[in-house]
Amino acid sequence: MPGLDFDPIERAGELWAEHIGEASAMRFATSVMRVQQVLLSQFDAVLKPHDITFSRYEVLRLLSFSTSGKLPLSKIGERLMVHPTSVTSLVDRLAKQGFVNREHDADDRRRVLASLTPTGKKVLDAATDALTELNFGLDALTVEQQDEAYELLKIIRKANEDWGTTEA
Amino acid sequence: MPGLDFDPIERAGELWAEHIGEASAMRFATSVMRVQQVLLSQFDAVLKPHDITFSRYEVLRLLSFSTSGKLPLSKIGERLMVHPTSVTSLVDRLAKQGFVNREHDADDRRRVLASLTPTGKKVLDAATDALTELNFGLDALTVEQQDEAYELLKIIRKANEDWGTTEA
DNA sequence: ATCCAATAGTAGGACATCCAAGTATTTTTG
DNA sequence: CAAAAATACTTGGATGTCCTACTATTGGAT
Repeated sequence: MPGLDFDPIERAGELWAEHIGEASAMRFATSVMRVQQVLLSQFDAVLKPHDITFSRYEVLRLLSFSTSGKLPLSKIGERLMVHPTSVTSLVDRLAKQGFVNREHDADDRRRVLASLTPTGKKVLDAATDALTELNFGLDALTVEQQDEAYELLKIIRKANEDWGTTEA
Repeated sequence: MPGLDFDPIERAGELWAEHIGEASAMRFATSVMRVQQVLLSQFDAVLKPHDITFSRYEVLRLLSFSTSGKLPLSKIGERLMVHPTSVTSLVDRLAKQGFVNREHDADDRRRVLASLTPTGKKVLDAATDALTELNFGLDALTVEQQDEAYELLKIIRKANEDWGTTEA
């Protein structure tokens, strides 16, 4: 039987420690990857009845939070930390679904502004309810633990520029 | 100017708190997504000269940790928490690159066993050195913070079955 | 004023991921 | 023992992501 007789994640940490001495970084990085997989999988499953993925949900959510109701695609990509081509793809799909409108910015005709349609707003609200009911799959953690983990992750995000872009 | 005048991530948390009361879960989930994006982006950049992605690196690493040196594809998918079709795709690419061998299991001809080639082992070691030098992009966190975050994330993974599969 | 650089978005291609469906093999069951 | 169920993997299709151009528009520099 070629089955594994150990936990490879823990074991990997040990091997790293023996050979390199960077067990904690490796363990942590691997954990982030796995938790992201778990969460994203849950989110997409919950959102599937609403015909959106978590990526597209994030676009809708971002639009709903903007004061003017409209955002240029570049801002969306900046906020969600995704490539400009990904934003084009996401907004295209959302537009085809009738969840967002696309219009050229009169002040800068290079720009394309996306905004929620009434239908998109309804989908967003329903999707948000679904995610809230799921509690984002985080019942295993207390609110205090969630906040604690959030603060730790925030340090990494800060160290990687995912933060101070509020000026633009 | 359609620019944002607030931090949408923090602001999102506030709105959630006002309307729903689940700010911590939403904030945490969003943070996990962003940190994963940041880390994965760094990893792939560092691994690019070695002609592998982080996904393929994880396959190589897993194989190197197995006692027999061989793992059926199903075990790989189970450990890395990816779909069987993803494993097929990854191992196919690694095989084309000459980094892994594929062979049918004599005991159970449904199974396909993957194992590292000498070349694959070299690539794995070089890639590991590169990731170690990067310190997994986690210089912003102390070792204690990394361990602390790891323990919190572990709770989520445990609650989602990414753990007790050691029996198989 | 006019060329040139920077910016915004899009098109095409590669990779990874999932799902649904299909094949092959093994195990279970009646 | 034969049919049904379970398991292991692959194929084809859809999404999302990134990268490398490429177009259009704007802003700066001489």
